[in-house]
Amino acid sequence: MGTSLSDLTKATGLTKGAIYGNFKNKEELAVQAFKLNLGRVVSSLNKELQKANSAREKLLRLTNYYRRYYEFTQDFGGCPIANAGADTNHTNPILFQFAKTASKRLEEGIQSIIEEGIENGEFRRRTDAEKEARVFFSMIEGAVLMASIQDERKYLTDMMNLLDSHIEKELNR
Amino acid sequence: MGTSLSDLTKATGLTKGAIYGNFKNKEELAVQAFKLNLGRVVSSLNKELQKANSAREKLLRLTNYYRRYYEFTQDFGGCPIANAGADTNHTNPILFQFAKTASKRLEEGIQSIIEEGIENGEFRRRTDAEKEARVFFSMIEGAVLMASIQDERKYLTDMMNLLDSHIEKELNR
DNA sequence: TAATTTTGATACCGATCGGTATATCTGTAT
DNA sequence: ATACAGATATACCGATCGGTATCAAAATTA
Repeated sequence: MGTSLSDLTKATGLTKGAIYGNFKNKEELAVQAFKLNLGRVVSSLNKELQKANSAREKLLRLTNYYRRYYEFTQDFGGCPIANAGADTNHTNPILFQFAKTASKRLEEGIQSIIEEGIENGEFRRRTDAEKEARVFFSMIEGAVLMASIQDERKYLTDMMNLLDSHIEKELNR
Repeated sequence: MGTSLSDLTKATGLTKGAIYGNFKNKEELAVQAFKLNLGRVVSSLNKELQKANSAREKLLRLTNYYRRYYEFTQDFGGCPIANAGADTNHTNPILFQFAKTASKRLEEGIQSIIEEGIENGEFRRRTDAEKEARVFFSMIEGAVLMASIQDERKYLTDMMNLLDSHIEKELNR
């Protein structure tokens, strides 16, 4: 909503005709831009996670990924989920719904890793994977949000250090 | 930016004349609205903190405050800091600066409580108060953001439970 | 090469934007 | 009752909004 069509034509060098030949309207363009940026995040994250040989290593690679998240997302305007989630809560309901769903999916991805770790004996049996994933992801997004507000990377690095020690102390058995 | 003047006249019942008789322009109105909402949060939070007799109790009252934050802020449209912080990053620089400053001030408030706890022997001497406050506040804001995106209170309650146990385990000596 | 389809550029539309000048109203003090 | 002051309502401004119809230019196919 905060980006006008003249902003878009200036930034892209395209004309309105070119834009409306490829997108139904501005809202759909916003959704496609969101999907593009989200895809960049998710695919590069998955590439990292696939290198891991255990649930514990997956979580550590996850936190390590977010340590570099500040630089990574600066190229394309910050975290798509944090942006669309807070940014468009009442101004672009369709985009907000996509962000909400994507956010949930990432959280469920973390939950799956934790469940995998419980099943193969890496993590404690009594761990509440759902609750653990919920706070885990909230901590990540909180650090992402604060790093972008204060424009300081240490919000991310400090949080990831905390999460790492949380993995070793609270999850590992 | 996402709220037009006709939105404002509809919502308030006032006319443009009434609005521009009291505010210089829309941007200044947004800043005043932010300050009003932030003041509501800060004053009711301070009222809670003043009841405490120790640094530890202050932190526990802080987490308890945020347990009820979801209902509390729904009356006036969510957390002013999370909103203005993510919402207006590039659309309203003046408001964003206020949010950034307010956010820092809250974080420093937490830092002061931790430092107070270290000095009077409640918390461990080797605690890095600045770093501790940074992650503490990030965790709170992350839970606030996620609760608003997913529209579920448990992001707040689960995070506050975690913070409480963190206070007992990591800070208390 | 000719015909056809796809893509981009231009000009324009009505609607709405934030903002202002002016008139009208309301309350207070004299 | 009158005068004045502060606040609100009304009407209007130029600029910009998102979106579209039309036309030209490529690109593709035959």
